[in-house]
Amino acid sequence: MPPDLSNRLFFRLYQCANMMHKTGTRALEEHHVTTQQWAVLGALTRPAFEAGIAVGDLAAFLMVSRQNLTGVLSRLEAMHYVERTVAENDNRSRLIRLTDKGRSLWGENMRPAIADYYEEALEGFSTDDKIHMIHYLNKILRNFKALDPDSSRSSEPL
Amino acid sequence: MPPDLSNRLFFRLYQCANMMHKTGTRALEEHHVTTQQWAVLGALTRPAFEAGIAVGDLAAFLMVSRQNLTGVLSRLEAMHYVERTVAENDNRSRLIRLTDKGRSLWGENMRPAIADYYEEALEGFSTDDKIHMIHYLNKILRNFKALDPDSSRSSEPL
DNA sequence: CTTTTTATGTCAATATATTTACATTCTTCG
DNA sequence: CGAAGAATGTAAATATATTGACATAAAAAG
Repeated sequence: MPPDLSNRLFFRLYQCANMMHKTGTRALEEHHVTTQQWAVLGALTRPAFEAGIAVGDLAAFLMVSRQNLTGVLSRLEAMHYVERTVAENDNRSRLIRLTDKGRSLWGENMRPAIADYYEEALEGFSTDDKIHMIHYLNKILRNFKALDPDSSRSSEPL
Repeated sequence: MPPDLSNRLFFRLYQCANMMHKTGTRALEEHHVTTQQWAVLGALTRPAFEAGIAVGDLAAFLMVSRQNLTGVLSRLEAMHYVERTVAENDNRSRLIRLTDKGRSLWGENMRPAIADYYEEALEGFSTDDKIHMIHYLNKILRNFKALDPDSSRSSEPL
């Protein structure tokens, strides 16, 4: 019997997660942005979220807890990259939106640095390799969501 | 042009990392063990490390910082799952080793829970799927190590 | 043999991440 | 309408994770 493939797969995923945060944060070091802030800012540049997105929806999109986002958003707000506005139709809900400064940081500074980073981190990956890897990540992600009581009701397809 | 594949791949990897920690920690909830402690204990059960492994070597193996391990090891030591002994030939070095209690926790409680978790998280994955996914994770991991100044000199093959 | 450099582990500061608890506000039901 | 219930965001406690700084000890240099 070969060494346990499932165990090997998960250990590699664990190592990849560690290295992604380490190398990713270092790639954006000069802009003082972490991978989590990167994920948030990247989400906010999506056309669908340009008008603002609620904290809960953003948390579901990124697959982190609402409570976690509070801290990240506070730091981004303190750096004036993001602003919180009260939703018109719901006084509980805060709509998170990029500021002009945030949009500029993304377009002028982060986007090129991220492109360079992808270039290096995915060196040797053909288009087919990327598609296959995304396929497997989607596959395991669906299983994770089925395992997670918080996500299992959310009906958005992958 | 399709939506940027590299960006999509990294976003999925980011989501997978979040979900792996969330669902993994929940799977071992009743044993009060997190995914990081799981990784450490799992490493220490390897035959090669049974006699004890230095903090720096363990950090390199798990691909986390030495400084980070200090905290995890302290908590595991406080729970008596792990012990630190001074290396015979080097008074700076601490050899980390599983205690009997730690070995028992792993074999009696964690191993079965982990097997169940793998079963669910990898549902629908054939042996070939796992092998392919491991291949891609290894591939990206090599690129990450090339990007990381700390790991680049370490000569251990994947 | 002393001085310098390197290796090893830990501490401190900062940023995630989780769960639990809670204040507000909206919704629903009587 | 008024009370129970659910939804929304945040605060607090705990556990990772990082880098920078440091004490100690080994190794290398002179």
